[in-house]
Amino acid sequence: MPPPTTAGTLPNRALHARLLRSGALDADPSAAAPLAASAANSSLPYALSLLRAHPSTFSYNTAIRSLAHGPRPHLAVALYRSMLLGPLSNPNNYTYPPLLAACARLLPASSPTPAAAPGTAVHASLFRRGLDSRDRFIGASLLSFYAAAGDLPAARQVFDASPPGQRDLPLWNSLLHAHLSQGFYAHVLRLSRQMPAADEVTLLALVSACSHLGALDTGRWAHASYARTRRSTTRNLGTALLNMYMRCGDVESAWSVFRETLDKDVRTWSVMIAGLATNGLPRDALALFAEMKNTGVDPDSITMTAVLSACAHAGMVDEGKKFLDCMPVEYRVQPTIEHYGCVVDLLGRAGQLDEALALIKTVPFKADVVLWGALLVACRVHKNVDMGEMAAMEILKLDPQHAGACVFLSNVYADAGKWDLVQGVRSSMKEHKIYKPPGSSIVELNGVVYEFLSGDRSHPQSDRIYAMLDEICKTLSLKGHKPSTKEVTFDVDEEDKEVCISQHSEKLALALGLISTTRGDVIRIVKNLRICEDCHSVMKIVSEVYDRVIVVRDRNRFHHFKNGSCSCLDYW
DNA sequence: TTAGGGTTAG
Repeated sequence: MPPPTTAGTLPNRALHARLLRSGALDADPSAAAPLAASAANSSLPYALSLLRAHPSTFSYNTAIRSLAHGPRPHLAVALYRSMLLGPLSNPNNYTYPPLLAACARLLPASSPTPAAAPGTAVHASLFRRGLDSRDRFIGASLLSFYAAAGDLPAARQVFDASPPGQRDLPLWNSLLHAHLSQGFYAHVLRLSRQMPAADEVTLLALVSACSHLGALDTGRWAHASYARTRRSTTRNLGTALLNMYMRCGDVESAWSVFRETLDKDVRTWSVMIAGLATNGLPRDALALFAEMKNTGVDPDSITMTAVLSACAHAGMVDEGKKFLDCMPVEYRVQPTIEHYGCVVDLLGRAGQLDEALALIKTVPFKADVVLWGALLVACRVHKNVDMGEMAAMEILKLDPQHAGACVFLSNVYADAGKWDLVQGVRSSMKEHKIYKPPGSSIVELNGVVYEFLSGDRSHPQSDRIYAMLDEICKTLSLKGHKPSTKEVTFDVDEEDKEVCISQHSEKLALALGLISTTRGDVIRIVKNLRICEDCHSVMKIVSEVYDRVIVVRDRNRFHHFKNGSCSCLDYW
């Protein structure tokens, strides 16, 4: 019998004694399983001695499972090792799914591959036993583990190695999620088309991929196909759908999903509030926040970020500051550095740069790149060169690779004609291999996604697109628009600079959009970088002259161009 | 014999 234990909470000794007295443990050692499982997390030495006295594969598996979902998952791996030592407890196909889940939980949240060692060792171990492709549960667990480790090729390999008969819906969904979590959104769309069936989990991944891509038509199609088969929208799918509509700039559809989603939780509300704030409807966002409080849902940290961002977008400086001050008491949400970032943005937009700087200096955290970055944007918009230079320097101290700060400095120096300093920034960027990713824009027309780079001529209708651009230019000059080439010096890449500003990717996307739509239509463009000043003013004029609503999602926010003005109120 | 895999939104 196992020695008495001294550590941890007390195991169920009464049960243990009963099992021993009745001889149940001798007749069937797996009778120890419930006891081993419950003891594993409270007193592992006790569980271990119990398992050693009455070894069975079943009991070990049960205890490993219990540890895998407990507070110290690494102990599941330890128990597995001791399981391998006993002759009467050989692992079987039930051993590995919980064990691999434990390995996935051991991975640090942020860093990918390196910490994958225990999981790959487990993979090797089950490979040696010939168990790796026999069982669909093991396959799915392995795939999920590699996905969690950020090793997409390995995840893919597990899928490819699994016999087609084992590729059931959960395995496919694991594969989708693996691509989603690594940012391969177009692959998610492609894979989902190859799937023999789809369920809610599939649609969640698909809709989420559409949000990232801004692929509204595909997202709508997914929504419609779901609506055909189900009665009501579940909370999770509803939240994912309205996030998708918001991130595609379709506020109306987001509202209708929001209304029909029953049983809304804090995430549902937060997504809606944040979406309204970033889509140029900050006052609606704040009104919705008030409604949320009335329904008794408590805001969390994310909700407060959305609320503060709404204040910033609405220029409601005093309200924003008040929310920041009262949130720990009134909403029991402790302000984080993100919240301070929103308020720096709020002050910066309002032109209160000194106060924004003062706030950065008093935040109870070490100021980060985001905080200084918010100030940098404000300095750029309000043309405060000295403070902007200081902010850029602070950013480069924290992140010497920060392209935005380099570009800002180079631009400031170029404006001032300090070419030696410009050269200095440029060569330092070259030395550190800092580059601005090439600008690209996506426009989705009739369900087909087109991508443009700057100066792109790869589109089959390229001639018509450039003819349209010419026409736009003529219209603009009639309207008195002068191209703002100021930001050309922002371009880091020499080649980029030579590409005329009139061929920026978002302008090409716009031209194709104009050719393919008629008056009153909506043109939706997704840009990977921040929209440049010239493109921004061109979009405004085009929205009026050609009578289109143009929705541009850039790196940070939405621009809804309509009747000659933009929802961002020219601050971005 | 008993038990095991996928889940999304800010």
